[in-house]
Amino acid sequence: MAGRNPRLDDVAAMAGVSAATVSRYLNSPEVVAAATGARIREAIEKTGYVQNLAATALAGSRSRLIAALVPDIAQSIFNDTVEAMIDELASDGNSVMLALTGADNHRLTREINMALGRRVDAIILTGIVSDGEMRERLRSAGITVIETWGLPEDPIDVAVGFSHRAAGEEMARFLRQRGYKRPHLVVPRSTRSERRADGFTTRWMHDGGSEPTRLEVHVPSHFGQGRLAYRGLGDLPAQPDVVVCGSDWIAQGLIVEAQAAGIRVPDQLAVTGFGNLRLAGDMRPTITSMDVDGARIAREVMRVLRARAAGTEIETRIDVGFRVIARESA
Amino acid sequence: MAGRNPRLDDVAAMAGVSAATVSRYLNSPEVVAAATGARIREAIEKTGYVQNLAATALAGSRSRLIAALVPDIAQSIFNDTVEAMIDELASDGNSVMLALTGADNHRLTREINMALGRRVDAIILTGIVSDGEMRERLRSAGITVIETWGLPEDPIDVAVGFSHRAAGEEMARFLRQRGYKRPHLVVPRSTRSERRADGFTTRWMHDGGSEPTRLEVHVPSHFGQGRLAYRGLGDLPAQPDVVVCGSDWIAQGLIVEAQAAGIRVPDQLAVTGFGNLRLAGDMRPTITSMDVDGARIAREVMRVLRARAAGTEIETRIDVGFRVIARESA
DNA sequence: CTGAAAGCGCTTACAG
DNA sequence: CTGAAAGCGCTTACAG
Repeated sequence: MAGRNPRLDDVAAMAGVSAATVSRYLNSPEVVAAATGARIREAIEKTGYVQNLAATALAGSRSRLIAALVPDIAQSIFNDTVEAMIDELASDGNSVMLALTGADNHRLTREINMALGRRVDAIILTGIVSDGEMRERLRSAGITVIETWGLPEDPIDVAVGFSHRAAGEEMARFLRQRGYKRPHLVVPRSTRSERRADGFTTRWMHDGGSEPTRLEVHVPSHFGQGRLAYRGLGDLPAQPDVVVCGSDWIAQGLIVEAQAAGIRVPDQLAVTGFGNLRLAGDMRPTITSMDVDGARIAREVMRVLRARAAGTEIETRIDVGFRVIARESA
Repeated sequence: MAGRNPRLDDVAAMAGVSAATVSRYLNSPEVVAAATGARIREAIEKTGYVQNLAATALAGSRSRLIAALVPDIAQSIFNDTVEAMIDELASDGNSVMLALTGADNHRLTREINMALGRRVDAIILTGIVSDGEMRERLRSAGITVIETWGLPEDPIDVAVGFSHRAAGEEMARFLRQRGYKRPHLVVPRSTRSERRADGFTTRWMHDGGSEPTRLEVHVPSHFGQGRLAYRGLGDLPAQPDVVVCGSDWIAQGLIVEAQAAGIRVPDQLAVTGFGNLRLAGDMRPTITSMDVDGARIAREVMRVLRARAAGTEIETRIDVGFRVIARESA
């Protein structure tokens, strides 16, 4: 252990074979003779050899490094998806470089450049790349680029997600059917939340409702905003009968504040969330939310990655859908 | 753009210098002549050159890759710290490999090996490495290893954190001073939570209190457990006057359930959390919690890393402390 | 099934 | 301030 790390050569010397054979054993054990393999295995054991993956990446065509770019992780609706993705990727022998791009994605360019420099096999995005030049650069970089959570018409490479507009429309349909009349929207300032809100509004008005009122809040959204949003209700011209929140955290905070004010949910005021986080089912009352299957997204991402590694064809737009989870709060 | 990525050689050729000079310009611009630097800059621009960091890592002594190993990120008390750390590291030109070790750290060994294979400059741990052999391996790996959140007597290399036992003792002191008589502890099954609970119990009994009752819950802890914990109160021989929760999420859930049962917090039942998450200050009532300065931990981690890069000395145990944040709930 | 050799794209003494 | 050359530790045709 003193001094330098053992190298492939050291293992080869001890096993009495060439470095090439050890390399083959490491990458496709089935191609080396069983007896040779056994000797190599023993030598690896004895030397405490750990493959230098930087060298492997440089010499080979794959780095087995995947970059995941997310706005934040302190309190992000993507966390479940990211966790599931990291788990899947790791079990497949990959390492994940996690980069934070900031709530408004202002560090996106820098982090994409960094990922490109590391020669990652793939970049997984949760934020939206709106810059046309950057989209082109990613396209011509020759690596897999997966946009998740959204489902753009013309993906950079592959997209795994759902239509946020359709999700908004679905929520409008659901609430109308339940008989609500005056929805109020609490909308985080992110492209996707806004798209859901627009979908909601379009559908709601199309079905004969009047335009829902709307409160915009900063991202990332959190519990405290729900409390503030509740208090903002007093300023509205007419009281809403249901508040459609951009996230479950906002919904939870709003319910807590309403209850503190002696308002019963959903009798006097109904509330819906988004994301179907664990707390939505645990809250009192339980929160009606919209479920996005993060584990499914993670699996589809893996499917794409494996297809690319194998050189097989894969769809470029994978819709994982969404569904309303009706609970007590609305 | 068609074909391969531009290399150092391409830039060198266009600028009319050698690859060595371009490399120098990239790593220490001040050492090349201003005019030469300008030509190189231009060539980089024109070729769209992006340094291959895998090659840089292999040839040089630093990879500028840092591994951060955390149990999970779906709902982790470490998230704020990890986010602050990633931000700090990225702004210093590093990339962060995030690895998930699982709630009970069962993937710790695998992920450490992976990090070692990537030849990371440093490994940042949040979980506890209890395996003696692994601790030895990390010690002799010749890289920086930073254990965070805890403060072991004999760190593998450097530790940045605080004494969980002392934190438990401090909470006992605080509650006794407030006049509470019968604390009940809700303890996640993690070494550190248990240490805090032990510290609490020791101190409480030392000050003349009788042994607090205790409920153990799974990790990672979450909102729903607080609700269950509240319901478990009915089974206790005597009703507690304060519930000491292992996390703010548990505290929040417990408060919601208590209120749903018509119990007023803190008048009829006081509650404390741990972690001082944002929601602690936003909840109704606001939650008395224990603050751990995640941003401070992140800064200290950076200080260690920079000291190591510069080859200067650094302490091996850095205590960032903790403090009780007294709010409405207790 | 295995080996010799070239190459991946950088960095870094060593000279000048 | 700059260049020629060796080396970082692997992989992968090419031969046999």
